[in-house]
Amino acid sequence: MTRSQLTHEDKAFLSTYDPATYERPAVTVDLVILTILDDRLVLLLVQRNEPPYRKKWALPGGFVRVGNGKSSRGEDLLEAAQRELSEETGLPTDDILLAQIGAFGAPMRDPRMRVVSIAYAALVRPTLAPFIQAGGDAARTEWTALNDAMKMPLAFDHPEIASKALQWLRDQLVRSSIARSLLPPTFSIAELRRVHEAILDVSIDPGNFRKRFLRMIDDSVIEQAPGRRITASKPASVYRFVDTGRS
Amino acid sequence: MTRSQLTHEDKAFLSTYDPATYERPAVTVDLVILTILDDRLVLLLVQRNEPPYRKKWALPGGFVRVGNGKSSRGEDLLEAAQRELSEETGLPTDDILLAQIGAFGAPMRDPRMRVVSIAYAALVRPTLAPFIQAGGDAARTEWTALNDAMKMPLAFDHPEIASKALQWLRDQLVRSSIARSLLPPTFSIAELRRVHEAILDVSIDPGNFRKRFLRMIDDSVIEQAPGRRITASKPASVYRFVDTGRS
DNA sequence: ACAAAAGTGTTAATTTTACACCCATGC
DNA sequence: GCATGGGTGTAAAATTAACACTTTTGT
Repeated sequence: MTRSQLTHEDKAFLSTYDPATYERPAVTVDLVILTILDDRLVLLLVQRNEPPYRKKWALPGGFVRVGNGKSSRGEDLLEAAQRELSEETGLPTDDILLAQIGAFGAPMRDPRMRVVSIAYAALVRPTLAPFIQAGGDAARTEWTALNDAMKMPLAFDHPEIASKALQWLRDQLVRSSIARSLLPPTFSIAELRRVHEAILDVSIDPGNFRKRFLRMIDDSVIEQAPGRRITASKPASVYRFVDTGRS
Repeated sequence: MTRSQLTHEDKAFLSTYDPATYERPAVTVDLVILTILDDRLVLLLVQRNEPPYRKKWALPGGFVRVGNGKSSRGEDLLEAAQRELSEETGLPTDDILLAQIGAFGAPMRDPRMRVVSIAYAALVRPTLAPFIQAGGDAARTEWTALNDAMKMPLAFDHPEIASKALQWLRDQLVRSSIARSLLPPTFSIAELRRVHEAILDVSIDPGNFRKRFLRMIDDSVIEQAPGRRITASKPASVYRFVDTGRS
């Protein structure tokens, strides 16, 4: 909805409009940054330096910049998530999938004040994960297996957010080629299978998975790529997702 | 996260903490209130009385109550959605499914000020729909076919929100028994089929749908109910969703 | 030679899809 | 009677699932 679509009446109204000073919540973005390490689905936790929940592990996140609300309006929610992602990890955000997974606004979720947080999942290729460096005000950052993280006493309502992210990821896995964002540009059948196994936390018959995979090739979702992947035994062919124009 | 889980350090910190006066966005909830009328999926639109977008059709919605942010913290996001739902429709909210479908916070989505809106879908049984009465500050309210609505010049970014709601509903339909919320307590096979047809906007073979339906009976998702449904021709048996304890 | 992981094949069970047809009711 | 929509059956095709087997490599 751009300003140019407003009517004359709207513009006249706005020139005299003074936004009422309602009480407003703070708005933040929280990130569930995920990748696959050692065939396990892991997320990035930061250890808090400041109260509340000092020394507790938490999801990275921060305030959405809003400008002064009139002449400058600040950033979109996705932009805020991208900024936080790059602040916390030092990684370029253009190769990392960010998807909104929900809004969390329980009145007492932050003891300091009323905060509504928009949660995003970030899927990082494992090849990028080693380059992550602690940033911002975090004392330490650490990759933690999602299974373990959900049993930890994370700060705020972050266990709930992490759980929602896992739900979201599992849903996406069946319905789309989301695994693409958790793999190098080319990958073997077994590598894709292990991503599925890590996300769904099940083991999958290699033979049967292969058949599903070959069907994806029939459907032109995936195509063979040049080269082979060296493994502990027989080398495997590598494949890539067919580029559909969209980033 | 309740207050009792805070450490002593946290409590000491909080007693001296003065929430910084960051600029904050207004936070609202917007509702995509859906039901099935004449075998069509329809949503409730209200005609705006005030600028901006005066006379334009819009989704019902309103501000989340936040209290003063300290001693009183106001309502949860879902509570805000429930309150708006009952204000706008006059219906009791306890029989209406409300699910969060996303947060929308583009900087210029509201020309008056920076607003972040949490969108909820509300599924209303068609038996309740006739009792809806215009409430609040809306000039008129009207059920509109979702197909048509998405071609209308709705106010703000409401087309985007409506589209997200449809996506959400279609996803849920395959994965859960969400159709329950759009049907009377008991229903015929054909009635459930027509709900599916309306939501997916396809026609479904009655014989094949029946077989899927019977499988749901095998799985104890659905059971036969007493009575029959009078139709234009042969009367149909009626069924109900098995009560699984959860509302 | 052997272990390990890639890759292939077989079979039964289940599910999907298209379509033909019978049955009970209101008009 | 006959149109309408409920209800039933059949058969091909596609998918899933369990599992045995062969091939190619590194050590």
